Amino acid sequence: MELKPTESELEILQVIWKKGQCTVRDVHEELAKSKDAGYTTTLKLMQIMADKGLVKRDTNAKTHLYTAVISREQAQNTALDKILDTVFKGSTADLVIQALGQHRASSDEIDAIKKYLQQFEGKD
Amino acid sequence: MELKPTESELEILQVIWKKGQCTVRDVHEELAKSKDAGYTTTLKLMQIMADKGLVKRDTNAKTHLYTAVISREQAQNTALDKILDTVFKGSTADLVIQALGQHRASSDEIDAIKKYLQQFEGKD
DNA sequence: ATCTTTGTACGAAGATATTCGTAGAATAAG
DNA sequence: CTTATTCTACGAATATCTTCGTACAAAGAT
Repeated sequence: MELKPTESELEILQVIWKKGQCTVRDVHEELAKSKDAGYTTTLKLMQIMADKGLVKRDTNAKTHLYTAVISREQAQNTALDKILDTVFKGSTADLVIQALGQHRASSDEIDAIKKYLQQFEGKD
Repeated sequence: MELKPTESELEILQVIWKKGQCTVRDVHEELAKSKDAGYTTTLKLMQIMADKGLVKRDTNAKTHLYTAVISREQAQNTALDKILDTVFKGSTADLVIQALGQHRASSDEIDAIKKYLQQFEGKD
């Protein structure tokens, strides 16, 4: 089972993750804010995603309802695996440091990360 | 200037980043270890990359020499930006924590990260 | 000098992703 | 009932990425 969403599929998943169960129109109108694509384009993509198993579709009513099958976390891990492999030589530390260095995390974020790291205290 | 390498282009860049200046044959033989594609496929891709400005090509000798124009760091940041935007809702902290949680860093890596974080001490 | 190897150039096929038009069913409005 | 709106289905045109075959020039080997 291949679970790697394409670029456009990811845009759609973002909307579904954010809003939960969605109709095609829900997704399309959200996308329309930043992009302009035809309604049937979104429809087609969502149908393809249903075929691929990226989303589940409830076809009971006339207007179908879509929900995400793969979670944001899964997509995050897939994405991380990919870039670890392709640009970070597999080094999680490099990735983390690059992420922190380049994308200035807020103090709160830094704190959260420090806190998280404490669970590794005394393991070395 | 669009600097987002495709999947295959990244495989090639990985070799060039690792080895430095490369001929098509250098790259091809490295790729051949894990993959099997024809020599001319690699050639064509590298020619395209030269057109796009991803690599620079020295055509003085019969056998051309290629060097990376975009650095691994640039590619890392491009990749991070992209996944931050598409799956991490822009949250660097989420990304870091997910990366650490899922991809078990070694003690050395954890130490490196802690050390890195110390530079933010006293900023809050 | 001829044959073989090694290289680049390039067109085009194949694969995959994206976009949209049109058709027709179901519902809502007049 | 008739017309307009809203929806799904689906084929097909585009676009982009990947792969490879063929042509031909340069260099090396016999």
